[in-house]
Amino acid sequence: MPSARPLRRDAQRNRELLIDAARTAFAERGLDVPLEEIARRAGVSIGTLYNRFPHRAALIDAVFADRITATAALAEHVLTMADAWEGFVFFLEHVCEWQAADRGYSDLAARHIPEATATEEARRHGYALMQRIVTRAQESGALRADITLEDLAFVIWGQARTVEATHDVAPRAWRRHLALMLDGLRAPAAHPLPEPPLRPEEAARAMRGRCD
Amino acid sequence: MPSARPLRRDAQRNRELLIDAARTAFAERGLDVPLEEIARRAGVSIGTLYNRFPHRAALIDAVFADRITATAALAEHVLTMADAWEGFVFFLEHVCEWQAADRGYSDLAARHIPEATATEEARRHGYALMQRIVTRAQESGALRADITLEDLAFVIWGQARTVEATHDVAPRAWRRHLALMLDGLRAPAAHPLPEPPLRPEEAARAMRGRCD
DNA sequence: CTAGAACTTGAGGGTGTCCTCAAGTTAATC
DNA sequence: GATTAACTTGAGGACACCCTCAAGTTCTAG
Repeated sequence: MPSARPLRRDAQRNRELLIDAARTAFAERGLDVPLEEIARRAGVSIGTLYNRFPHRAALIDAVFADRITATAALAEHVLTMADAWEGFVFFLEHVCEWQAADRGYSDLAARHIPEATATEEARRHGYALMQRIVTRAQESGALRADITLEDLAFVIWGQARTVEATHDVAPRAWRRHLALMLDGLRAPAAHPLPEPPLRPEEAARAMRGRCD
Repeated sequence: MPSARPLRRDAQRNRELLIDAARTAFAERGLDVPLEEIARRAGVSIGTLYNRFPHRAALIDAVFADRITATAALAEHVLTMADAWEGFVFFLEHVCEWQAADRGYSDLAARHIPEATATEEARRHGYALMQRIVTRAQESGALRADITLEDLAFVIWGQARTVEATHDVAPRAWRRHLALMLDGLRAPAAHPLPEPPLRPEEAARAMRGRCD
């Protein structure tokens, strides 16, 4: 839906400068980077930032909506791969790689931003596809049968922490942690789990808790 | 080492009130809780807090040094258990339980606080014991041979994130994540790991990065 | 009981971030 | 080129947290 009035040329230009600046700032310093730093990097005043994006979530939406859509596209691609387990691993590896390359993306994995509507919409779509990746890998017999989509949230949260901690010191270290985790997710490794899985709305509330 | 002069009675009392207040405040809100909140909970002024504890790390030290010593004691106990793998699991479960019960303890797992000298000293001792727990479990054949003490840091960092996220929503959910992780740590589950382990000083730097 | 050292207090200065708005500037239109 | 709506600007108020210090209070030793 193109907005009622198009932006004036200079405003449009500033909007793009801001999105570029926000992209790199979020990537380097996470979603909590000061908005004034984004304005400075874009070479505009803080007032202009607020003119274009009334709140942080609007900026996050502008930067990340397509990133999350790309994650969904990755998921779609994975569903076409011949080996379901390989697809499952391929998907997790790529998501973690993106986490490692972009601290903002990594933050998004652990937080809902309710006002970032396009991002959240894309996320919802991505979850549906991830559910299919999980189910397919389970049906193939390679992924343990007792885990759920919500359990993947654990994996991704934990992975995000490892990525953050080791990013500057050993940028590829997360691969080792992921490999350990994957060994625990293989069907032959499965021992009975001590707790029932999170219900979907519990997982949602867990993310909403850290919402902003 | 008793200090040169003992504190005046009222000062001693305030010191204890502050430690008690800090203990619960750290537990509920983590190590970054505002110092003014601790003073308020203790019923003393912010000035008094600074008189007793010149910086946050001194307060952390007063609250957590014995907590970390208790962790080391747990480790010692585990080394006397008959089954090395059971001991390894027992240790991790208890550490995670403490993480779940105390957000400050959980923060400490991911951060060095160089000025908190007693805490850091106790930590160092704890690490040495953990190394023995790992080695013993590996020698028993139950724990995969290719992991190191530093890899446990991944496990504990990731676990901390899960504990935080699910604490209010499903306080026992972390047990499920830990169980998945443990299944990846059993020797029969092992597939070759893609990266070399962190060197100890890399792990130390990873923690120093998030230091304060 | 008194003197003085030890202690407490909270107002206030410093910093960093958020967000607003009145005044000035610029692009689009005729 | 003039008009006006759209836009930019940055100073500044609000807030939260840090930490200090001069003035007032309380403990303790003699």
